[in-house]
Amino acid sequence: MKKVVLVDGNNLLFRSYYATAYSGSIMRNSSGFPTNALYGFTGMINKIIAEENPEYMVVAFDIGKNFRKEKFDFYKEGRHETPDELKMQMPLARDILKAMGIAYVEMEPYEADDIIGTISKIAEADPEYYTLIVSSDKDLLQLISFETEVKLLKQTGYIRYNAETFKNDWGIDPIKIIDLKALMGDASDNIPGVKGIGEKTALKLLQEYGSLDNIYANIDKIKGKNQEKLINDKDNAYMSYEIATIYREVPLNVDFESYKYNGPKTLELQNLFEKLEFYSFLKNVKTETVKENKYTVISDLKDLKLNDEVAFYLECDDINYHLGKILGMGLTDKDNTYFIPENLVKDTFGLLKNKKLITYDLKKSLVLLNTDIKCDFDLMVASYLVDMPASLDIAPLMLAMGENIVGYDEFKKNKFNDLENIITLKSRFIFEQKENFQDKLKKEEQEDIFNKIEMPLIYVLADMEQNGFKFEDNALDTMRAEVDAKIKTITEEIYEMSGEVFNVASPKQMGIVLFEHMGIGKSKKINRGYKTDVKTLQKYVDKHPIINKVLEYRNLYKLKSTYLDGLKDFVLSDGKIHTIFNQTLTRTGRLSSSEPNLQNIPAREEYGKQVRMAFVPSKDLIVSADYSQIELRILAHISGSKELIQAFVNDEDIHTRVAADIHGIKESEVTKHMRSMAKAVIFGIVYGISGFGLGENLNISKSEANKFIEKYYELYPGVKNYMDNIVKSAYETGEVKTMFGRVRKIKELKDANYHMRTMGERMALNTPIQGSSADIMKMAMIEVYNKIKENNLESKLILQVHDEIIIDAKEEEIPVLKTILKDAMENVVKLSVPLKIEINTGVNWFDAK
DNA sequence: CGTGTCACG
DNA sequence: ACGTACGTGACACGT
Repeated sequence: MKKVVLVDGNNLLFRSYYATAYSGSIMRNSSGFPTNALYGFTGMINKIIAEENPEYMVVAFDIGKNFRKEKFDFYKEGRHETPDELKMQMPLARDILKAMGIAYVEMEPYEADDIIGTISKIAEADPEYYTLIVSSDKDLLQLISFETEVKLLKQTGYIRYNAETFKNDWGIDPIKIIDLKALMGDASDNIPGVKGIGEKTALKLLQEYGSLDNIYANIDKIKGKNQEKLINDKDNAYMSYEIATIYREVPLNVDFESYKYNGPKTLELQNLFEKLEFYSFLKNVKTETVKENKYTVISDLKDLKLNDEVAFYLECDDINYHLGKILGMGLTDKDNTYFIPENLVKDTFGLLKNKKLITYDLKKSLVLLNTDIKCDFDLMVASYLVDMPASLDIAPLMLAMGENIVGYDEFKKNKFNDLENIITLKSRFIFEQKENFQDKLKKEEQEDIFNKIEMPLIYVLADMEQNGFKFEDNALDTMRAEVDAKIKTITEEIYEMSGEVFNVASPKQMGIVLFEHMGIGKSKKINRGYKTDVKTLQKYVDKHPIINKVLEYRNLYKLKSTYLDGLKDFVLSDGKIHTIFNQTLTRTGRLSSSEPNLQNIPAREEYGKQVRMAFVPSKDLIVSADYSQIELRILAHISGSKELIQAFVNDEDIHTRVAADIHGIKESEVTKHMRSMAKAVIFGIVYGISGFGLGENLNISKSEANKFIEKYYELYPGVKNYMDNIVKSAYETGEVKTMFGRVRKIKELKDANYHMRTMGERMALNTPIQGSSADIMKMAMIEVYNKIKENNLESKLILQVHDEIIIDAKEEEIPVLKTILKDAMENVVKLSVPLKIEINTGVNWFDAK
């Protein structure tokens, strides 16, 4: 017996679409194309193949006109129009099937049901076949016979019916599904049935009388209301019978040989999954011809013969390369791949001096090798700029390109088993992808950002990371003792005031204690409890003294856990903290810092700020240079707002200026309060403000906040104009760019969900500002780095905090450093407003403010 | 491992 | 009627 699996394709697509679409936000690939239905569809098809192992398989689709609809115009009336976002996916479902090597059939004006009915009928006539139908549509149950089963999909799982199990369950023959539909109708297809008769009654009647005909033949025996209903709707019942009957004579050329399932066309399927970004499926697509990974293990460098262009890949035994050591290296050129054991790595670079080098994560290699090597193509950075995977681990990118490889975490867990093979696969991948990504950079117009900013910046960041920031933990001893003591007393006080002992650090328990046990007001309920963040708690400050204690506890606890206790674990044997700057992570082009994050060391509050006292120079002094109002200056520049530009040109205090304008007074009359209100408005603008948001922030009503915003727009029409235009163009192109051409795709703008779209609009507003600022800072860093080198200074760049550069400085170099910093940072680009920096020096980071 | 909270620009 | 300011990373809790 040969198994034929017939799948209701439309049913699968609709199910998959609506399974996720209800939430409002549907899955898309990075170019914004909706993929949710296809994802579910593909998953189901895979599952069917895995579970059923079919010899023949056909997926049937509805297409074009529908003969039932032609005859009965009410059929499927009132159904929502198929959403465009689902329609768009339908042709792709066919493409996926083609690539999977699965036949599909569609024929106007028939529905998928009819096609399935026709094929199963033909299969039934041949004793060689038996058929399995897959759908969640109960209509298809009428096709069950001794040769045909139905796998009826449920929300989770399925029920598999054959003739016997169906009869046991339903008490009627499968073919009587038609009679059942005739009686009960189908709201979703707008089939009327007999009004007032539902599934229960219909089944009872059929179990008793066997068929629709027989019910009407015995209509006298049926009592009461049901008889009345049946008589009234007899015409409808027979009409419904006709509609519900699957037509099994569709004029198809049924050729089972063409339905044979022989497995996927791997390459096509890979390409398709890449396009759709179905990485999880991609993993399971085995490459057609498993590439032989031929490589030579080098034990003597004399055996190394290399062409001009070489990809290298260094593997390290810790994802944090400051803590790890080199495990070995892969080298690939156009002819060969080599494995270089760890002991030969350094010497190998002697031979690579005049080669054109390519790698993935150059910064890591620079740090690991602790030497300068010239390399002008980092695949990680290239991938980042074209919105492809760019994590510290190369595996996700390889996976995205259809090369299945073990992820770093697992690789490490396996004690780097198969090291030579894995490393060389990586170096070969890098070599093979270089041209591809060069093309992508060109197509996306990211070459300038790549060559002029990101590639040179790698050397700067590697140097900064290696320099590190000297950390004197002892400087925090007093503070630590103080904080520990305070936490202890406050904890006791909280226990006292609440009358119970609980985990003060648990937001869940805190919510229950404050809002249930103590009855301090009603906080907004969230997932698992009450909201207890600062803003919420501050509303209840006057209600009970415990609130201030909780706030103080939180403050100190954070200080203790993250900074006082946390930082010292990152100090290496040289007494320094070496962070990792993530160059390929943020969506705006900023850097981020981790292990530890040195970009969020306390700065705003006087007390917490003292943590910075532990950050000391390894030379003489800390020099800090920060841009003043860089984002607002950029806003002035790109919006072209005359008023804003003028304010900066005149070197006015921008917040005071705005406050004076809003209130129509002189700058000298602006109070502190007015200034801080204006500041909040201005920041709000940069973030894509709402009246509500600003109101919350300033503790004023929404309408008052709206007045502020309107007034601002009135005063600075150029800003308003920019905001409207950037959002409009973002909708048109699906992306925004910084002043220097860095792109960010914003797929949220194509989302069906209003909330997602407004979020996309705010990203569109903010990214050119935040991103341009990041670009400027990066260019300035490169400039400063080069100048320090040119002048043979001993002072070193050690940190960047978005608008601030920190230098570990030699005292006698400070005058020249100041000149370099000012010159580089203020003149790195020419805007229609001046760029301005402030420089401070001190014996530690706290002092340099 | 996701969520809540809070540190920074 | 709904939700409500951009971009990050670390820690603790609790499932």
